[in-house]
Amino acid sequence: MATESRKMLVTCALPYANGSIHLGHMLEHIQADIWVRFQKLRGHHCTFVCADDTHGTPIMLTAQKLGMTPEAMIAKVAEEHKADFADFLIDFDNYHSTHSDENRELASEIYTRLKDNGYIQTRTIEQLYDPEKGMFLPDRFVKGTCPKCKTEDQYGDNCESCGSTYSPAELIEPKSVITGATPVLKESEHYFFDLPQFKGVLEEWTRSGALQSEMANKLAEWFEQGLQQWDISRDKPYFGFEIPGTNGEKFFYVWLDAPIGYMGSFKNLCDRRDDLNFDEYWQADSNAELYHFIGKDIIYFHSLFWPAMLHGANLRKPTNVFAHGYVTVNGEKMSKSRGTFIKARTYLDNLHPEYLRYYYAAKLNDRIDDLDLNLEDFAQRVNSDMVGKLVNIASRTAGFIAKRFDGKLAEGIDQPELLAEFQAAKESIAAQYEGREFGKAIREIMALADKANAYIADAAPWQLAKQEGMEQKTHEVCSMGIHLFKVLMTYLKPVLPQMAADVEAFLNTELTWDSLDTVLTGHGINKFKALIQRIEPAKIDAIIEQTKAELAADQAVSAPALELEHNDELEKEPVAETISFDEFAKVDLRVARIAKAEHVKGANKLLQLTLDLGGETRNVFAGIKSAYQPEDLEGRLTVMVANLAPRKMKFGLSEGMVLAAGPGGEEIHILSPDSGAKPGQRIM
RNA sequence: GGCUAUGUAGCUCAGCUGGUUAGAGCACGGCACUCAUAAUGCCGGGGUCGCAGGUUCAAGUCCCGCCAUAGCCA
Repeated sequence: MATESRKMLVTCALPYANGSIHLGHMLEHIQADIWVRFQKLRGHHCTFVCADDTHGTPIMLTAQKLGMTPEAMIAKVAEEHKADFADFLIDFDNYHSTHSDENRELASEIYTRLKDNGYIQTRTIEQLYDPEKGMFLPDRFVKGTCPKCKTEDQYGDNCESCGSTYSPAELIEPKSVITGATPVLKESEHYFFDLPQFKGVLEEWTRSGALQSEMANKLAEWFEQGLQQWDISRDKPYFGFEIPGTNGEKFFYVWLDAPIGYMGSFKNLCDRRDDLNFDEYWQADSNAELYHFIGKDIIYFHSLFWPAMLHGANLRKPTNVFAHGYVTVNGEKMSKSRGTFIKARTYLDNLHPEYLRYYYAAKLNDRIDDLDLNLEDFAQRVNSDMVGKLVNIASRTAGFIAKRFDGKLAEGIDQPELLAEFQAAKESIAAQYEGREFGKAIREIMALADKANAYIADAAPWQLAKQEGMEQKTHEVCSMGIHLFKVLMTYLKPVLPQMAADVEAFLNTELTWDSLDTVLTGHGINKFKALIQRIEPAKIDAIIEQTKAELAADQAVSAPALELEHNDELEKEPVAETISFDEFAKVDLRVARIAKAEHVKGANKLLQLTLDLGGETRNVFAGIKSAYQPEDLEGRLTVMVANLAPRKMKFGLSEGMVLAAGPGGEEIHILSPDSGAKPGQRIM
């Protein structure tokens, strides 16, 4: 690698653990993932981390509504988020949580440093308080009539009708969104981060980096308006981290510990990796580069609070913050009722992730413009570019190589100057990727693909093949096509990692930036298989319909949203053949109380259970030793098959069986009836 | 309301510091080809560059106003 290897740390904004990942999130993650994969392809030491943002009032209240603890809820959401990103081929080095020990320690440490350095102040403020719920209400949790235009049912911070802004206390007839109670004003001491002290530092930081011009404009505007102190505390009850020294009364506002989550996730990774040193990346004089990919809605937090916090805590500031716009669908804001508020999972249920990766890449630039996902254009563009142009190059030449030339590429190159032109594009394409002008990179790559197809049409190997003595020429033309394809796929590897891997298997070689100049003369390749299918328009309709159906289901169930687990259990073991009721009724399931549970001498897997069926007892040997201790079972109610034929075992007679789920080992889960069931009751 | 962006062919977008008859891809029409996932190649039609003023020898490109869209106002 000609360029020097850089140390880089890249983050995406942390998705809030209050909902599902949708195609808006995916724009950012795909953008960052392409950039990171490009950096890695070029040989740089680039680390990519993210995490779920898990704190705050909305999470606390949603968990309550679902009847779960916040911890249980965010754990469930984290699994869903991770699966969504993994299936979109987002290659995080680590995906962590802000609700972690690392983050708690770092948040406390940074807060303490800020306090010691004189950047934290306290002052008493008045806020609306819900007397029924016993908590202070964030602005969005108060609704009432707009004091200016008298429109009813407006949020506590601004009016959607007339656009005026106000404080929730100014609302006419305010109501708590949570309980409907009339909130009262109540005083509380709050902690503030003294942002104005950082004006000079921030202005300098703004000028130092190559910040996007739109962002620089926005910052200049904010500087002109004057910086304000930032309220970083919230009163209990609050799901988050306690502020040290407040006896559990005060918590960090979620936006305080969220960006620190970048550090927490990285710290968590460093503890598992020998090649990463946490301090090397974060201390004030760090040589490593730090980049945050964010949406334009959170520029304020990342360009003012975050660098100021870091600086005030004697840490390094970000090298750059890359903001992008929003995703619109068919030219309009994503809308649930139009079926365009598309979840990542809904998309994945119907279409391959690389279609979207390609389309986003083809339209991304380095600016903050919104990006329109026009579904018709999406299908046409992807089909035309990926299948018609790109894959077609391999598809139309590979057959000759396989059938006529024993799967081996020629010893010579038909047009070295054309191949050289393709290879020479690497500088320009690399510069486009580096500068996040993915659209320009894609355009350049596709222009080359057009050139490759024109070359093949011009050379017409299908005609050469019919002519005497033109075997070698035919061979070289087709090999040339394969080489051009190889170069193009190398350029596209950051965007299409799965397809690139398939092409690597096909070409029997690894696609690297360094191997762009390598010519595979006499090289054996494998049989060509279709790399990707065209998008069927019906699939897009299915996504819209599914999205609408999800909305309807959400509304029907109202409170707890219908959320499917989306695991692969049904694939591993499909549902068995249908049986009649009579057949089912032959199985006599009974509630049983585990009266006694004990180890079996000489048995590796078995526990001996004495089951109480309400007077009568049964002796059962159950293979659950790997998952349960006898003392944990005694007294529990469970479910047994009571009319199973007794079976003689090495250790005695087993008179039935208890039911359990799971693959085995520690993953065995015996059933429990809901409370109230009595031993001996039949289960139907 | 204030501020910041955006507004270029049916669709999605390029057009750098103002300079010859405004470009690309897709879609559309014609022709050619048949190796290829009905893919590809060649040719072609199509735009008063949101609207209205101004600066300039010259403006899509700079300035002012208006309209529309998106976002920010901590």
